[in-house]
Amino acid sequence: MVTLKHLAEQLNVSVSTVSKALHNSDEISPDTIERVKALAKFLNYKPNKLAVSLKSSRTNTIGVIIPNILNHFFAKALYAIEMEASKQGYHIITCVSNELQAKEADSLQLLSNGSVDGFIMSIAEETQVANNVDHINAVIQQNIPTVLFDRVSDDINCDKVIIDDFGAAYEATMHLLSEGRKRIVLLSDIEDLSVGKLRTNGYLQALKEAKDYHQEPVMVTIKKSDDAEQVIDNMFRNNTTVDGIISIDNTSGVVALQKALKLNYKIPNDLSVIGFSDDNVLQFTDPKLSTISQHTLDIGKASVELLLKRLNDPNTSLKTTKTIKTKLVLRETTK
Amino acid sequence: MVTLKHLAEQLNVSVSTVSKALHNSDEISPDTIERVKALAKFLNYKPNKLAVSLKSSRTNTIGVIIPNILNHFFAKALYAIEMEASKQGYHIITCVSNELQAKEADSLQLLSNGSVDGFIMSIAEETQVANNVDHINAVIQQNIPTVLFDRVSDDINCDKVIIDDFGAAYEATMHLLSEGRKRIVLLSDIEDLSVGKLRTNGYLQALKEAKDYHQEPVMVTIKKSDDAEQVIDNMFRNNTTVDGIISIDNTSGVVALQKALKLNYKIPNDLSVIGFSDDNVLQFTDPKLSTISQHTLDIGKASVELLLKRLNDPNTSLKTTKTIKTKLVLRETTK
DNA sequence: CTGAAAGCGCTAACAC
DNA sequence: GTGTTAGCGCTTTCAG
Repeated sequence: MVTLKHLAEQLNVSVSTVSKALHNSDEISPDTIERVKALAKFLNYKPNKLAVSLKSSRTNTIGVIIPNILNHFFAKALYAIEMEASKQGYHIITCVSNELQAKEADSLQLLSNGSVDGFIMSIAEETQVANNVDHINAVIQQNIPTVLFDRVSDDINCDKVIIDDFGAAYEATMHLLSEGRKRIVLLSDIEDLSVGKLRTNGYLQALKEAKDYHQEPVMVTIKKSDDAEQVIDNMFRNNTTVDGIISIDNTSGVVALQKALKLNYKIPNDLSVIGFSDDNVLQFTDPKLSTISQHTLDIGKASVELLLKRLNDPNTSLKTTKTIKTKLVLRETTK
Repeated sequence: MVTLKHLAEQLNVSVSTVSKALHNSDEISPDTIERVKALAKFLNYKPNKLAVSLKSSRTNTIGVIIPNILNHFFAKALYAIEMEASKQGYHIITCVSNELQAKEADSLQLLSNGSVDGFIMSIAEETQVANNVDHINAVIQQNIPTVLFDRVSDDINCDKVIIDDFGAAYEATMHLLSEGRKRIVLLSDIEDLSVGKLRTNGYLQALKEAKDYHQEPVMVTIKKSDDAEQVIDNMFRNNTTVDGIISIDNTSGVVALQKALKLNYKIPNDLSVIGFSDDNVLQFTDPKLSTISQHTLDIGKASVELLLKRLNDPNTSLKTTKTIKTKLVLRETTK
């Protein structure tokens, strides 16, 4: 690795002269600047990031901790975060908590010693279930800027990026009601997550407000240990008159749609389906699934923006929560 | 941030004593060790990674550069890499090249200045098409250990992890032939990638060897700009007698399956389909797609192992190429 | 216009 | 058993 010292020796000048020259300091003669730069280029000199960071206490690196990268939502958010960060001259260090609190705490711990300037994270399921967020508050108390997205907690005081989960599910349910649906089932494999609860409440509220809807709400939950397809099969068996399905997670809407087709439901005549899936699954469904679009790219982008704002201006103590608008996209599985 | 200096001052000892104590040096009295550790724990002392790395020239960080994180194969590989790296005490810095050579070169450039101990990467499409791998060879010449996985190049001399692409496609095609299929179409959206070419050759070779197969091979390629569903629709229209499909990419097999069902093909009686998809799509298909399993987790794990081996023993100049076995998993779309 | 020196936080050879 | 010193590569004040 070629260092300032090497350049200095070759050119018979001091290290500090080289450093200044490379930064176009006007203390240095144009001639010297030129010579230094030429040699630097020739030897492919690159400043040692570690040394620069150590000196400046700025790493230009963001720690990103996500629960599960195989979940397309998080993969897409990560994609957006990486894009925006890279555009702003930042790198990202990625850790996957695998929904485990211990892994999450570990990663936080390991990176909060000068490795990153700040964190962008979404809370692990285990952490949300136990609602034990001390490890997250610990880094915030160390004044390491942190942005939470999607899965957040009221017990953490920091910048946040969320969607209007309640409203999105409410709107989708309202749409099904407006189609005249009489038996609307909610499907969820994220029952114990904050976003799952909010979406469920949106569904419940919509049903409650509907004057001419007299059924009890039906919420079918899929546990980690369950076979989703089996659960959904059972749902159809137990709810023979179902005419509307709202899935509040990534995948169950698609599975339900496939099962319904297999069971010869005419869609959307007999049955409407709305999912929370990303549009990447659309190529796998026919008819095309109607979905609530979460604008995942915007979520990632906004997270980076919020973090960088905080990094550049750490004093503003007021934390902001940014809500990204969702959009109900009606395709072929709704009337 | 609490440093060795802080601890030293509090305890009225020198910085080096503190450092040694924390490393259990037997130069230090048990008593002092205890006092130091107690205070360190109390103040939540964490060694500054940057300083340690600068000193030791070891970052314990791996740079991972993948073409596209929204591609499930790469997401899964990244997952495996993160898992294994983290198990071995390494962090990963992730960069996404977005299939662009410039972005790939940038990332390599930016991280090859002490930020990472080595690279694990899969080559961007643009890079493979142009077959311009100078930027990759540049880091290898700087003696930064690098492991290539999946998309590799003969023009790069480094450790590699691949699957037997040729053999996998060959085996799958052979299976279709053994079912007595007479018109086998190959579907691909990765025509210009090394792996795409190898898989295509496997298909061609199998057909060539089949004595009682007299059709010309039919290879349908889906370009970036194409609408995959449209192309596949056309394929069915133009090949009315198709009775076998092998998809050599992630998704086109699933799309073809859905289209075939829509067109009332009886599967697997009229038509067999084999895909290269990961099993995450299985929940979206019914009947379940038969696939070539790439053992993506093993690929990621092996990449990390190879890299760490090289890091711990940089002198062994012989580069190894590890081939991960694939497996043809017959499910419901084959006889 | 250029250089010497200090220091970011840490480690380790070498004193005492 | 403990402390001093030098140095990893860089930036930056301060002297010259």
